Amino acid sequence: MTAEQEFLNSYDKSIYEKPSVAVDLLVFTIEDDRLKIVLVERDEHPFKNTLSLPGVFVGINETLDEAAARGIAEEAGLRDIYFEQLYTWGDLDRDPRMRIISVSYLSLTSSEKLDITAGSRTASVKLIDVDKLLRSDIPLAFDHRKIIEYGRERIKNKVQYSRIAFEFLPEEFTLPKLQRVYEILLGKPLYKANFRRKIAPLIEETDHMTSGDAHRPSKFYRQRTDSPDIEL
Amino acid sequence: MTAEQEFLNSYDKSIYEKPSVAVDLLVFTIEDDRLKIVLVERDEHPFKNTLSLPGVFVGINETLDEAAARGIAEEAGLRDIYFEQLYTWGDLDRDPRMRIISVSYLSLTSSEKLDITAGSRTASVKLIDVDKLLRSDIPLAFDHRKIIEYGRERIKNKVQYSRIAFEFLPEEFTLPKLQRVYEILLGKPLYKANFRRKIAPLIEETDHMTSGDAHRPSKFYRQRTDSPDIEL
DNA sequence: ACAATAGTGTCTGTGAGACAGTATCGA
DNA sequence: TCGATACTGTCTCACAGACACTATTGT
Repeated sequence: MTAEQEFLNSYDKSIYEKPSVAVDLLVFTIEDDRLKIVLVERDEHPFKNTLSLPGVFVGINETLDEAAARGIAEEAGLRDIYFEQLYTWGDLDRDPRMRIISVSYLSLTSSEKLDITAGSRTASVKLIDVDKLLRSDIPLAFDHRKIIEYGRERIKNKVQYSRIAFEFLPEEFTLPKLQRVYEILLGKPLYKANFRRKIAPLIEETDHMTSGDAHRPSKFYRQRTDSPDIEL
Repeated sequence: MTAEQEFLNSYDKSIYEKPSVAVDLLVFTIEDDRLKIVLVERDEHPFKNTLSLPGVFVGINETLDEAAARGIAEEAGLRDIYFEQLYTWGDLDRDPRMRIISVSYLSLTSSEKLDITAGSRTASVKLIDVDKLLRSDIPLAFDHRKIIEYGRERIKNKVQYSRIAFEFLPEEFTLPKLQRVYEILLGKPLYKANFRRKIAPLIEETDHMTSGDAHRPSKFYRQRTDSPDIEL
């Protein structure tokens, strides 16, 4: 078999029997001191009335990142939020209807930006407490439980050497708020003094503070844009 | 539009315009104290006579991991070696012929196992010094330079918190050999005493040593299978 | 004896962890 | 003054980095 023939052969095979490609979206936020994820309740079979990750098929003239951004906009009404590719799932029986390869994306946003009612499928979109969901045995569509577990782990790991925690907060925030975010993502309490030491090089003061609370006010900070070297 | 119609619509669209899905393989090994990668010289257009990553299309009845394992076996003649998914590349113009989404896999092996002449495409398969390649401006096919850079970074990171370094050695090895592997992967020298301290909990002695060298012999070790907790 | 590499002992500084203490608001 | 939360000072211990030293082979 010549190389040319070999190529045409494999090319043809791929034309006639291609899997479908979709992106599944893990949109995380923090609300009421809990890490939550955007899920939709399916209104069709298979897995009718079961919770599932929002997802879209990847268009033939659309990159994966573009498909992810589109999906986030359509399902959660969000633009310009942080996202990164998570993992690609390719088991044969993921979807009983047909072969679908799913590229999952991890996306993080502050609860201020997230407006669930802004998406197109308002009614079926829910914000679910992730850690509670994963401890429970509530059924999830397809292999989405495994995917969510994987995403949850990625967050827990990445918090420790990157700045993803900041994505859960608005531009300006107090240190107690930031510490709460870290504690929620890591799932354990942190010491105030130590936390502030480690985080100090990553942030800078603003000129205003909280007010109105029945206790000492708290300075607002923002992320430093310069010299982003040291990490938590 | 009803939910049913909406599903059929997106389903049909995905049927008629699906991208192809391939896996690209980054098979790394260490030879002559250098980190090397398996590349093939393309014998067809596009990028004829240019170095590229070995890859295969994903069969419709094949998982991604299976496709990766098959590709590694076909191109490098290897079975049962370490591999993990790296990243999925989905730009529109990756391949000028058609839309191909590529799931890249990182694979590591000892040079003893790697026998380039065992693959099916013997003639065109080459072992290339990665760091030298990336410093050079030797052209690579498609977006493979970017993919190799990404893989190289993954190795550099993962060496520090996992045991992937061991994959480059046979089951039994001396500590000087292991230290060389770490130094090559990290791209910097390490202190003997410190290295041994850190690595100690991960390994166990065997009952034999090197011999025949004109210097003090060196104990053989193997990886500990129990209590794999502490990392480098 | 010497070259060459394997392997060990130990000092020092940095930084995480732990905890106690002080500061500043509203009521 | 008190409750509540923000913020700071400092001790300790583990450990990474650095370097000097000893050990064991073949020639």
